[in-house]
Amino acid sequence: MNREFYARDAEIVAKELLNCLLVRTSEEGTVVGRICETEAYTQDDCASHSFRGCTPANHTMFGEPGLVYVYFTYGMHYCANVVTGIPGSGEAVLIRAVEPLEGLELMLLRRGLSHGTRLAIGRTLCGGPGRLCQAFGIDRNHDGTDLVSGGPLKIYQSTSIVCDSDIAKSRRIGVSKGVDFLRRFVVAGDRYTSRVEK
DNA sequence: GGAACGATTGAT
DNA sequence: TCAATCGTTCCT
Repeated sequence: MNREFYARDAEIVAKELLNCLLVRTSEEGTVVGRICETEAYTQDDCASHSFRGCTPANHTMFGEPGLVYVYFTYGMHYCANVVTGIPGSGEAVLIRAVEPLEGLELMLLRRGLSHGTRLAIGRTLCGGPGRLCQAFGIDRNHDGTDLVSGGPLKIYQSTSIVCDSDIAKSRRIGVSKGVDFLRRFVVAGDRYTSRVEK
């Protein structure tokens, strides 16, 4: 995916990221997942980290489109975003869930789940932004890394683009402000989303 | 310097 | 439904 793909409105990118492949390489191995749930955040949105301007913690969000913005929350979880829009616009797409495709052993190991746990291959492995980051070994060291110019994280175009009628929109999860915006996008009926859409 | 608060998760 | 857990932000 080139930089022009990311240099568009967060809502557009959030929808087009559905069914794209998220790939994480490391010395431990490679893990791949199919993105099935995203959320859009813009600077004029009171629920967005960028709403109150650029700070040391969120400055990646104001950088080049195609950068990875990783934040730490609730004292124990990381969440990964893709920066979108023109540089400085302060918008991003939160990647909330993927279908685990490759490197399941490594994901289970990183998540602290036993190998035999068949149940873990459902939404509990990568369904949710914190779980996804843990399974993919993503932390604050990845904040500011570039998806476009090479690095441990990459996103590849899906073979099957999700048509608009197959995208379900809903309220975003876990936000206390901007609750009425329909800026959460999931592949309709997908089994691997963080929860069933309302 | 201190307090309040999370774009969450897992256990009860 | 609720505790865990700590960096960031904002107020004094």
